[in-house]
Amino acid sequence: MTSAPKPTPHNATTRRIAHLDMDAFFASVELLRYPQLKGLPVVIGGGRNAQPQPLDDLPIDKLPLSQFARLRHYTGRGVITTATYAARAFGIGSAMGMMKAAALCPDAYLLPADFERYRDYSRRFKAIILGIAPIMENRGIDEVYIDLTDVPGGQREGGRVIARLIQKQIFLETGLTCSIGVAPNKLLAKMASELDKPNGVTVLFEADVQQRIWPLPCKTMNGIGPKSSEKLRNLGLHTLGDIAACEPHWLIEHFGNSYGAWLHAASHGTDERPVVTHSEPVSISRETTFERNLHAKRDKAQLGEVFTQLCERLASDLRHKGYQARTVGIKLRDDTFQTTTRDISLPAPVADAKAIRQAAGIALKRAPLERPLRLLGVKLSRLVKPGQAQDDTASAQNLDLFTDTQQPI
DNA sequence: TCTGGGGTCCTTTTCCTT
DNA sequence: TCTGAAGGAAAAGGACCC
Repeated sequence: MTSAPKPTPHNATTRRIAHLDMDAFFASVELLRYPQLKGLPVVIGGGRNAQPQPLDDLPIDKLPLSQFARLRHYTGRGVITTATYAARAFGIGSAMGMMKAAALCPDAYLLPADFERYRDYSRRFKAIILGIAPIMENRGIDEVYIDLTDVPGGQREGGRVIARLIQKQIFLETGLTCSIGVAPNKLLAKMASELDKPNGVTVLFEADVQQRIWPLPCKTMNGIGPKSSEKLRNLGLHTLGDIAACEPHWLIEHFGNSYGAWLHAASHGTDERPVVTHSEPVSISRETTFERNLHAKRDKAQLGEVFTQLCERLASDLRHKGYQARTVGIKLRDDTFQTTTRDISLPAPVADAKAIRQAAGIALKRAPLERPLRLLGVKLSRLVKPGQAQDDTASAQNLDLFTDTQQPI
């Protein structure tokens, strides 16, 4: 049953949403630790062989540059996680293959990703924000949305005053810089935060859409990726203004009901999504790309070991987060980069490594295993909290399903 | 020199039941 | 018993994001 929306106190004020994006987050955290790399091209990625070599009696921030791995010496598979601005000047960017990056700048310094450290800094900067503005939505490790609408002073200069305050506090307490966009909604705030980087604050109003947003290329909008961008280009649409000029029904005709309507609304700067302060996870997964491609038959033992490890890590993840899973799935990627997934829904939720492994084994049996594999993953979905597991009385006997000794791996 | 890992959401296809 | 339609749920794939 629906009723007319009640007038909210907000009607008196203007909705002001901020998007905060930490500047080159991982790289900046590493530069705090290794200031001697400041201003130099540094990429983050790779694994153990990217570790700086410590010297006795020398504090880590005083290590000579010769002790750091160089990109040209990197071997193995992998992509760049992130790069400093100095490295980006060489054309290196996130998700670029290591070998390609090495060709662009062989002398770039290479550091392994240290997610524990980044998570720690993430917690710290988010705590600072919450101290100033309590309605915050997590968008990954280095991004948040903040609802400034009802924060005292949140309307001053369209939100610029609070944004500067947040920036200043984060810098004082962590030494890190961030860029903030403030706008009437999340979509525009996100775009605004990209307009002035690093360490910028950009304030947008609805009236700015035509002048500031429409000239931008389609792909600058969050939600328009490489595929849609290409399709738009083929239709002769290059800027967000080009999309905005299209009739909604024409967009729906070409992009479907949901996406077509979204393109129309988004290009006009419309976005009603609220800032969400809490959400439950939908799925948990673990996957790994092998150093070399493995064959289901020839490398059965090795694959089986990895498979089991993935399931054990998932069981541990589940335990830490306090969930059980009703669906278990596997993911394979072969040497042609073709990805296959297989899911199995279970009569009762599982949580321990053995049950996950057994269910995943059943899913795996249904997947093609002729080609060499480069990736193996296991995914848990339809998560439930142990207490709220639905009324499945078949829970005990269902495990008989899994007493299958002929698993392919 | 091929292309990580962990997610969300949406669409299409397949399967099952009535 | 067979067949087809319809609808829902599950499975599979794809696009996108950080």
